[in-house]
Amino acid sequence: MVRPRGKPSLGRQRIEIRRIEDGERRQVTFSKRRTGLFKKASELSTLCGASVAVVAFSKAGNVFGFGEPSVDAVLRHYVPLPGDGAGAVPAPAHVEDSDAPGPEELDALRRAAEQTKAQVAAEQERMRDVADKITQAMADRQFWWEADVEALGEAELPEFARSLERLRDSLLDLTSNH
Amino acid sequence: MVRPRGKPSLGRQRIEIRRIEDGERRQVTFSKRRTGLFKKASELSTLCGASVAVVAFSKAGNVFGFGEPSVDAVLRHYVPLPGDGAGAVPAPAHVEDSDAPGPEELDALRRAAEQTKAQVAAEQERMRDVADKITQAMADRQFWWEADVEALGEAELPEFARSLERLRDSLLDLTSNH
DNA sequence: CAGTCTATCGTTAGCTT
DNA sequence: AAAGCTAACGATAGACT
Repeated sequence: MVRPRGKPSLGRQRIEIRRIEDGERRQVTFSKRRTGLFKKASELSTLCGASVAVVAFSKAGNVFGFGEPSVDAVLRHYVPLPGDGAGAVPAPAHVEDSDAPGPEELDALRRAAEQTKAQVAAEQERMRDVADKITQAMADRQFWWEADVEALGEAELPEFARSLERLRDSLLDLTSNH
Repeated sequence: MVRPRGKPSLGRQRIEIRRIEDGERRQVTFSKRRTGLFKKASELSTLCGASVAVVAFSKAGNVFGFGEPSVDAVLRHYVPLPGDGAGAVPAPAHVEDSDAPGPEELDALRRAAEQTKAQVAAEQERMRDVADKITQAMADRQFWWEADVEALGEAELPEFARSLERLRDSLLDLTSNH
């Protein structure tokens, strides 16, 4: 398709940092920049091994959050936990325990389970995308799920294999649908 | 001031998004990127009229926060029940409250779905990037999960491994709960 | 250790599909 | 409306102060 010599895209234009009045453009910008902000947070976490949490409320009332290892985990170290019987407690801000299950951490994990369930659905969809590419790449090969799973290592295999079965089902469902 | 001919500054160099081992560089990067992250959050807030909060814990144990209108204000809105300290997904169980019937609580629950969706979407983008490399690495391998480490790249592999771990854990949690 | 400088890399505004 | 495109803009790695 030939691009008529009129507008080869002006590229990014400078904008002033003040409220965008146009509701549509504001929504698009919110979406794009929110993604960028989360990415930056992720990179900061990865590069520096830091715990980072970002929470954003759009004017529409939607809430978006990103956290490493999770929003909850990070906020628990920040929030003084008011109303916990005692008065306001200065934030302890201990940081290095990401895997030390405390009493409150345990509670957080329980609620995290609920969140995880919701995540599974999306996660499977994501894997479907990967599976699609895999299928294409292995068009003339043995199906990967029929492989000798013991080659993986016997220790963590059983659980992992079950996960793979799930993926297989997803894949089969996908391939039989077109 | 004369600049000796040797090094007119190489300018910004590309770096991989993986933990910076050099402690000194890591600290400098944390400082710089934290500033940048806060600026991005500020711009998002101004441009889109959104409430944004960012909290970052450095490995050194220092806490940094940015919030519009303030970190506490945003977090108070994010955390439905201050006493309970409930996070993104409030426990379905009944919680006694002294003054509020809790339309916010219900609101938070509804928003939780959107939040999770956004978080997964962020990971999905990274996943897609990794998926391409995996597909290629798989080309002459029997099993995709045994993809050659060298071919994958040291940066992509841990990312992929973590994705798989999350998936596995998610699936295990799901299957053991029904 | 925070601020400056510069070349370069990454992000994104405005369009299009 | 979500995704892709392009070019300009903004962020920042590395070196220095």
